[in-house]
Amino acid sequence: MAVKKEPAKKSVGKINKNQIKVKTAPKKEVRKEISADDEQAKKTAANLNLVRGMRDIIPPQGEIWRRIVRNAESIASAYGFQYIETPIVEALSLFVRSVGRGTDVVDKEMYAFEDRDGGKLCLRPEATASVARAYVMHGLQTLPQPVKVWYEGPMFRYDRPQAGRYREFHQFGCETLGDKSPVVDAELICVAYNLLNDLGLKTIVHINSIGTAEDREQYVVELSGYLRTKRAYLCEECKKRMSKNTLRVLDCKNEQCRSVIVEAPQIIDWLSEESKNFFMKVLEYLDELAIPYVLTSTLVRGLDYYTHTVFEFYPEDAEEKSQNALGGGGRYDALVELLGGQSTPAAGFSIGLERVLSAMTERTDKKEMAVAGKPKVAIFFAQLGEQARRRSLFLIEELRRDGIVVQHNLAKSSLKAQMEIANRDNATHTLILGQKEVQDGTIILRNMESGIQEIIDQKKIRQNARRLLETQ
RNA sequence: GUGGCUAUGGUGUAAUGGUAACACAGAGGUUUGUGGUACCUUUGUCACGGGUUCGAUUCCCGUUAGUCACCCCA
Repeated sequence: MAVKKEPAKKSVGKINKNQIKVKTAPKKEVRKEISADDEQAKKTAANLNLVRGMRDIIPPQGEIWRRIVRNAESIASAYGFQYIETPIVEALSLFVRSVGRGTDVVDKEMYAFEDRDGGKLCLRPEATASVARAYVMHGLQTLPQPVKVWYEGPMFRYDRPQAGRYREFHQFGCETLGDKSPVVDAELICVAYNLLNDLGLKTIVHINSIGTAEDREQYVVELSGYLRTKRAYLCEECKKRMSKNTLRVLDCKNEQCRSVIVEAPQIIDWLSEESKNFFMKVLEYLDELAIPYVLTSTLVRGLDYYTHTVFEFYPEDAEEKSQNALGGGGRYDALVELLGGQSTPAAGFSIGLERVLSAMTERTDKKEMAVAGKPKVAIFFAQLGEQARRRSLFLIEELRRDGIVVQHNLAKSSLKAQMEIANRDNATHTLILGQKEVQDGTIILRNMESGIQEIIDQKKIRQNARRLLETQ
């Protein structure tokens, strides 16, 4: 023992000396700066603020957050989707080309900025365009088709924040590229539906078809013809939209506009036979999968690249808040070609993690959340006295190496304080190592529910621990 | 981007033109061998800046942030 102690002490001494040297070295001037900084710090500390529209995800919600992502990940890979990661920063032009000028996402919500050499960049507002870009750039059309990928990460839109809408938000999404079958659409909806369902969110799918570009051209002519006759009844916004992005008039929530829209020609009636058949197939498959959906003829979505199937996910209840679309997606058969690749059919969806999280927490009370967020502790390790503390380090490491997780707080010295923690964290058992046990080579195992304690040999901790974990 | 509302400790809430009360949570303790009870101590320049006032957390203005509706979407 004595031999062990000495070198340890020496090295500690050395470190201290060095630290002192570093600390005393700065003299008057630096000190002034520091104290000025202190005053500044005092002022700014009160002012600590997140950048607008950004937010922290902290425990216990962080645990739920991770669970959402893990859940999504495991479902996606069960369906054969593989992970893809693309940069958060992209060329501005990528989204202008794909998402489209005239869409709100591009026109007013871009988190755009200039590089040092004046290159026009932006933080990605969504991931589909990036995935399509990666597909083209890396020649993924040479892989066995379809290419199925999933992604997860932050997206940015410079919009005015409110509940459920942040400037930095996170999406989980899946994309299937290189397959034009309507089964693909159904499968994607199914994946999203399942992963929401698994999190306890009863979801309903709003679905529509906007056909091909040609279908739409015809329909838009028809629609604007109709709208022109009702122009007087439309709101100002819609009048603007008529020329800019006619389809979006269908989305308007204004009551007057609604009454006009109800009478408007429906896009479904203007689809080609082929497009209609495609859509019917998708719906048949959804029926087969027993996924509840509502045909929503006014659903058009705000990104230009969509063709054929478009859909959004809503919680089954709660109509009141408007920021409650949990996710959405659709088919985008023309996007890859638009970005310079071969003509490649594709479809995808994305889920808003913040929306999912808030939908989940709305449905669980705080106590449940706290429990859900707490680390699951089966065994707590308590120690008493310096010798026991030292021995604990060794024993805990040994357990951990064996895959047995024990919670502890070796910084505490009173047994009482440690028992309180064990209790607070819902430990079912506590291992107690005191002076006496160190000497005897034993340890106390306490059942926290019954209060029954047994003294066991330190060598048998692992066996006992494993037995406990198995019976959990 | 447009309009409305709000801003008190970690959280949820009080009161007041003379510097703040309560509950819960956190930390420490009630003589370092035992938890779920009890008690004590402790945790705030009342978002920031300016104005009115002898005096402002309280009234007014601005900023910032949040929130609701719109816009749009995740």
